[in-house]
Amino acid sequence: MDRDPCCEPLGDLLEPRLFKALCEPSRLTILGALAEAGKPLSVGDIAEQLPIDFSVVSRHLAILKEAGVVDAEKRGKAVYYAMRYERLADTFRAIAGAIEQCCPPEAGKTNQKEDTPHG
Amino acid sequence: MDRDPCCEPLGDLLEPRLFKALCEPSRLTILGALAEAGKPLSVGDIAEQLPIDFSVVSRHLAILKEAGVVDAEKRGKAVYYAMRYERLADTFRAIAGAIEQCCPPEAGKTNQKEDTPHG
DNA sequence: CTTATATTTGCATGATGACGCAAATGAACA
DNA sequence: TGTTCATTTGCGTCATCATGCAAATATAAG
Repeated sequence: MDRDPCCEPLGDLLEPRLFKALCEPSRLTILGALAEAGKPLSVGDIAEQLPIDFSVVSRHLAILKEAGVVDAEKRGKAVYYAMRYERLADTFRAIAGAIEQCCPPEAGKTNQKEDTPHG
Repeated sequence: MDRDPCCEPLGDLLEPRLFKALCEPSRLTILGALAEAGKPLSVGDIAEQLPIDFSVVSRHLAILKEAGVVDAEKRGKAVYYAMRYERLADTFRAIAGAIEQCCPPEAGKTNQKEDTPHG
């Protein structure tokens, strides 16, 4: 008795890795720099406008890359990281859809036979 | 020269608190239980189907509540927590929109005068 | 008012993670 | 090949956090 299996897609979409990548202020700052630039930036480019060591920036970017938030491309000596706009937008929109699919606030009434227990 | 200020809304939407709340596997499990139930659950309801202490569940729910992910309502001795479907869906959709607004992959070409540095 | 039930909070502990520095790796260039 | 520049990785440290247990708080019932 688990109601309709309408919440399954939500469980698949709610991956800790993505949120873990985005829960760190420094990483969000890095992402902001990437977004504001509007073009790929190297580790050094980003590090020189932040108060943290470039080794740390490198690690943060690796985490963002693992989470599918940014893309890495090596050109010459430098590695250029770029924000994956489309993928990110798609992911968040999919999560939004899955949440609504799981239990729409309006039509949700139909599912709640017992509603909430009354004290 | 920071390009158009099209990334500002994204910066406001990317709050660490929301992602921090969702980056913990235990919290996602709790959220999953809430979503699957389709109705408010008490701390005890959730704790009895998880391998963690109810004090921990209580703490997790407090974090989720602070992040605006769930709602709390006290009824009798118990506190019932409910998922905020609409708010969550709206938030994620807004983030998706802000990302596209910030730099659409297609129309984005127009913004990139220098494009990417060529090694 | 005392008891029973449900949740929250204080506290200690072990694990995870961010950070800086230094060393190692990789790539262009003389 | 050796040098230089950019990034990554090893390591130690400090902070944050998840967890369980026990005590405190809150509410319903006798």
